Amino acid sequence: MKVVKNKDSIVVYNPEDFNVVQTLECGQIFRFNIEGNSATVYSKDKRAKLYTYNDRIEIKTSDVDYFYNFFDFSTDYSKIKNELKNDTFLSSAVKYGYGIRILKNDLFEMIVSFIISANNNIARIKKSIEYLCQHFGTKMTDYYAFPTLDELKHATVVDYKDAGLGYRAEQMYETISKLTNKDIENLKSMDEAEQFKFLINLKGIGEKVANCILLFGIGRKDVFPVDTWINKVYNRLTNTQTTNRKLITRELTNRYGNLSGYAQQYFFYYFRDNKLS
DNA sequence: GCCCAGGGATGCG
DNA sequence: CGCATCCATGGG
Repeated sequence: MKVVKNKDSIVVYNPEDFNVVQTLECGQIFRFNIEGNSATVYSKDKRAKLYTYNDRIEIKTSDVDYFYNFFDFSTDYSKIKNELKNDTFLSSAVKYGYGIRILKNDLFEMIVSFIISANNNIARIKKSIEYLCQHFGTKMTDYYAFPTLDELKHATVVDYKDAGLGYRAEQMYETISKLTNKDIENLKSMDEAEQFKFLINLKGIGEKVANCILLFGIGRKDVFPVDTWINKVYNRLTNTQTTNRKLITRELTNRYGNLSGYAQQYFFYYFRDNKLS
């Protein structure tokens, strides 16, 4: 695989470690659109359009540096996959999701998005987030940016209910009220244990959501978010029937260590896409 | 009409 | 800690 940066595009030749559909549909991002061989991705106030051809993927954007980092092109995924393929649980999931990359998305966007994600389905999560963008985000040329913290502070509990947040509306309101821009800034440089503590003390954020924020918003790969699908994965692979997520989180994190975040994404995509249970 | 969704908060022991 | 119950709402 070879990645070339141009003035207003990134071109990925022989993309054996990058597949657009897999990367967008493995549940780490909610603002995207897929139309045939093209796709549009939004992050923060930025946008990129991706075109998949036989021998290459072209990423058109006015912010090449942002999306080069966003798609994490400086990381060699063939190494990671080779390690994880040796794991008996993971080998087929890694082959299936060979082109998944873990995106480096915006921290604040991930906090808001994954509070909405709790006990929710992806179609509805996408709708709610799109509503917040259209009503509170800055209008760009022909799309809306994700609202900033200061912009979201204008939203009321009723606004969040109108966005379809349901019982998460009060939680979101309280968390947005309490958060400051300094908090978001400081979070990135905090001690790892303190990052988790800070997040979990916010309303609407428990262990799973906190780990998603750490993984997708800060790039921590040593965390293993356990949702209903990973619960199914665990029970199938260990031939158990537990619902104890703390136990599952502990055991899977121990098993995969610093590759936990990657392993989790391969599992999630493989099981969910094939509706396995 | 039912079950489920990238779970969290709260209360109980 | 571990477990039970409740929580809005739309998708399939």
